[in-house]
Amino acid sequence: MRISEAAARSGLKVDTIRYYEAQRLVPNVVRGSDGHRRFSPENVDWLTLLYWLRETGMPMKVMQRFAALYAQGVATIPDRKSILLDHSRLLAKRRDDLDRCDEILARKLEIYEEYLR
Amino acid sequence: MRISEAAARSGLKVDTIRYYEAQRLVPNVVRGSDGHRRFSPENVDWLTLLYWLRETGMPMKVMQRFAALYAQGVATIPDRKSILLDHSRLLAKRRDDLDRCDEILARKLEIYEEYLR
DNA sequence: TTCTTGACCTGGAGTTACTCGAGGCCGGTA
DNA sequence: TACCGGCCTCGAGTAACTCCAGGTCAAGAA
Repeated sequence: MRISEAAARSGLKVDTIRYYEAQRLVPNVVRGSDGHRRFSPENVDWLTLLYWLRETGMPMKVMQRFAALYAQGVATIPDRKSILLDHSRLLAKRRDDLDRCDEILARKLEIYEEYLR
Repeated sequence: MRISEAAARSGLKVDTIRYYEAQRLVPNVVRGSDGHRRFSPENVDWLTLLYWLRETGMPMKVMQRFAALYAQGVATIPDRKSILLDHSRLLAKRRDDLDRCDEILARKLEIYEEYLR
């Protein structure tokens, strides 16, 4: 499929996909005879994963390492696993941050209510 | 107190505090006779709030508007309240994103396990 | 057939929110 | 008196996009 459809399916923007490819985050993107990119379903799954990793705060450098491992095949699965486990710990930390911020907002809003009475 | 202590208490870095002040995000910062910034406890509370808002994804522009309202006193509390309520909805969205990403990681890790068997 | 439209291409500039480095002042200590 | 650490400003650098200019090409309208 074409880049616009890959964007619609993965959640990434067209520009971001091109940027990611330039950063070597997306292996195996082929071109049609017109020079346009063609994305396989596997490409799109990969882009979708990148979308969620980035959306939840994985830095580019880590994604680059992750992509390089992915490009090397199944032998790198243990390394990839440890990257994802690390990220999963980051998610837990983010959730704590959200909770902490929620508390602070709740306190702040309550103080506002007092002023509004 | 001095900027380093304000940084330690708020969670922001020294550089970030200076940057925020330059962006008019921090009203009423006074200077001592040495030209150095002095932060009141109220300043630090404000910085702490900024820290959490930013950490959880509030854009600078919104923080600027929020700070401008804060500088104008209690009459702006309804507007400030609505900014915080909006942000609280953003937090909910982020939490959903984390959950979604968690699911995706879990699936991915399970597939890895199959390869490792 | 010619013209327009729309999706795609590349390369490069612009944006956001910091982050760091250079160079300088000042009060306290060895 | 010489050095040190903490503060200052200004300006450049960074991460991760995001947008724009200028160009190609295929398909449909006039």
